[in-house]
Amino acid sequence: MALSLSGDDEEYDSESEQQRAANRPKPKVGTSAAIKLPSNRSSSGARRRRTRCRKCEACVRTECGECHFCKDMKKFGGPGRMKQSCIMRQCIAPVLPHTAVCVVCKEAGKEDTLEEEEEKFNFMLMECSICNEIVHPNCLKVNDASGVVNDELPNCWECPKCNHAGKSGKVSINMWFKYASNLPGSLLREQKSLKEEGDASTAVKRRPDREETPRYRPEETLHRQPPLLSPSNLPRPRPEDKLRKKRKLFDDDEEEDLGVRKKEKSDDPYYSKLLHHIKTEEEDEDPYEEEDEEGRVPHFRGGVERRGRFGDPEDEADERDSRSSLLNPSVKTPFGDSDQSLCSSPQAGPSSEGGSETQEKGPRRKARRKRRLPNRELSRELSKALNQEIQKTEDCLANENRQPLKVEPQTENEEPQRLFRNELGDQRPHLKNKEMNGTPWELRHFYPSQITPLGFNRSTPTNRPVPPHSPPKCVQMERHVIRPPPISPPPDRLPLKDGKSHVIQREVWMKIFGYLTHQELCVCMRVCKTWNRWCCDKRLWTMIDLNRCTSITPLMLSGIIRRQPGSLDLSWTNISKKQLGWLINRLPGLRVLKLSGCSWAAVSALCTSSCPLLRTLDVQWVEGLKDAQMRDLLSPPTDNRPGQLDNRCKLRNVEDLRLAGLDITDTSLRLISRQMPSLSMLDLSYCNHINDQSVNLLTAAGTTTRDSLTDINLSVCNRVTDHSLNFFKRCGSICQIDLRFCKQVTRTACERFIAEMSVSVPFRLKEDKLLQKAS
DNA sequence: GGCAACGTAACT
DNA sequence: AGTTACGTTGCC
Repeated sequence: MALSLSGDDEEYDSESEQQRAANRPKPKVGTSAAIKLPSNRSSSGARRRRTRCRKCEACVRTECGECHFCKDMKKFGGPGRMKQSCIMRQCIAPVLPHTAVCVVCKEAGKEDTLEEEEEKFNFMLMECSICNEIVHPNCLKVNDASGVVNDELPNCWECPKCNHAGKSGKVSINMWFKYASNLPGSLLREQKSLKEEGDASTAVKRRPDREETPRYRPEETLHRQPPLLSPSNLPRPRPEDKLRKKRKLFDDDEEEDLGVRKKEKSDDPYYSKLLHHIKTEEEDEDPYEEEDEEGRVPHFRGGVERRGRFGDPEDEADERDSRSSLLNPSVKTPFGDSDQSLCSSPQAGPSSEGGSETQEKGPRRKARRKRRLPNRELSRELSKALNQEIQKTEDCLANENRQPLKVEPQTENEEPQRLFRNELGDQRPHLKNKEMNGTPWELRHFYPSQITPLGFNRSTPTNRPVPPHSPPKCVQMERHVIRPPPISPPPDRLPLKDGKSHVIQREVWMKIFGYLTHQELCVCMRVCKTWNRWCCDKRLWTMIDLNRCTSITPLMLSGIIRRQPGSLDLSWTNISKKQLGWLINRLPGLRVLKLSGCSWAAVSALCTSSCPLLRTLDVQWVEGLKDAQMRDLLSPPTDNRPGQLDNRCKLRNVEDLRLAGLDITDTSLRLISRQMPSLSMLDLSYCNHINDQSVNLLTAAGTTTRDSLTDINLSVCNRVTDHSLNFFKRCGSICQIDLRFCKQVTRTACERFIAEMSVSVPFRLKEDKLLQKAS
């Protein structure tokens, strides 16, 4: 029952030339040619089509009915031409078809008949990702069967022949991108980016100023800090080297990355000591695990190895975690770990029914596992995330305005991005020489200390990272699924080597973890599967800060989704519209979103999404965000599907809006005053078009802002004069008025305001022209 | 490089 | 026989 190997591949070529219809792809060269290659072809065979595992969360889901591919389906009223599966149903672990047989013995996989793990491996079908041959490892007559098992894809390896021949598996790797690597958070990309980031340790050295901030940092406190910028906070240009690190996110050249990674893997004596006796859940030690083929020690975990279905899932995550932390200490999120989905999902299965975990241990002895494609990690994480996330998202979106997965292609919004794409060293030449909001670019970036009123919940303007050439493949992402979390809850106690459980309960650990920084958490995530899961608890990640993270990768996105933060800081990143839209739709509980310094092209994703719970929106210094864009932001969701009748302002629940540095005028303020009834804190600093009339609008009778505003920042608004203070007297709830560095506001006027208000509300001058309610 | 389209493998 | 959807193609 061999795969239908019609053997007509040769015919195809000739035939295809003749039969090709105009504007149509060659009829048969593609898959069929590939698939129909005789299976006895000794090498360079065609890769076999894989099929659904039917077990993974994606496979068992129903079609979303909303994605691009669903809409194409006849059942959803489409033409049915695309013939693609629902993007929410992209199989996590596609398996070899049942018809697949060993190229040598012509028999199917026989692992089910065996007990012994190693034997299972020897008798299961393995498809070489390079030559595409499918064999039973046992049927190979190679003594040193040093095939390299691909942990991410069931029944996939680099066969000993290819491995010995030193062939590159890249082509094959790319081929199954579709299965795993395109998933948000793909390690392939991450590695790439890491590579491009350069050596992590170097990066750390390069950026000593990026101190990690303590976790559980009360975000609100932070952004409410007084507007004093320490010298270290002064905006500064990024180091040239960083600027060069625009990533090509999706290159597949990961080998070197691995090399880098391996070098980076530090043997942290502290942690290994601390953890040396902690047993991982699933497995025993594997001496082979300790070294990769180059004899390098994979990472510090030493004996603390575990393996999931396709091997040790955590470690790569961890590596990534540590890496991302190392690379960007300010990033308190590992994101690396994030994707545990591919194979770790309890059900997501390696192909041949039962191959799963067993597949691992056996193979490993014979075929050393080399972490060529750590996507498995991603997948596993995704798997975890999916259940919760999708469910939540869907539940939430069901009640709100649900967006189709596919974000509409950018149109006019693309333009700004393109502008960024033309340079290496200087990311935004157009900005350099251009004024933004009337403030010279230089001024925005190099504030003389005397006139640096910034602060007060303001992200320091800095060079905006260059968006990736083409925004990271969110479209591709759409084809992939954030996989659901495993069904089994995390264990309550840590399993130890001796079979017992650690005395400390999970919740106690959680409290301890609560004292760790995100960076430290990432280290902990390397310890074992249990810790990995525990450390991903969203309570530990209520705020994820990617501020100034040069490149937002799919891996990060999946990591974010997995953690479901309430607060997300993407300021001064190169996040794209698609990425942001994708994120927002999957973070239904998001309360704080910081996008300062991002491009409008990206921020415009908010126009098509609904963030019902969003309380804080920071869009300061968003280039291109003017009145027209504000209108788009504040108008009802552009979701015209049936049932989407909510025509309320998308940001209606926002209480804290940060618009510093924008070229907005009264037009926007009028909208704000009407559409944002909950607005309490408004940052309009550095808005040079704001004037007394603007304040008048905000505080006019009949507006909601009049009563809701408690805190307004008008610092460095040079058109605001003393007169504005009179308007503020109408505000019933006002507690703080920041008029610092407003040239036309006098201290005398402030004192007069205090005097006049003293009857009802005592105010004081906290600083020059910074009025604060006294009590 | 992204995407629509399609042949046909794989499955029901 | 009918349906689903993988993997490839060529156009843009």
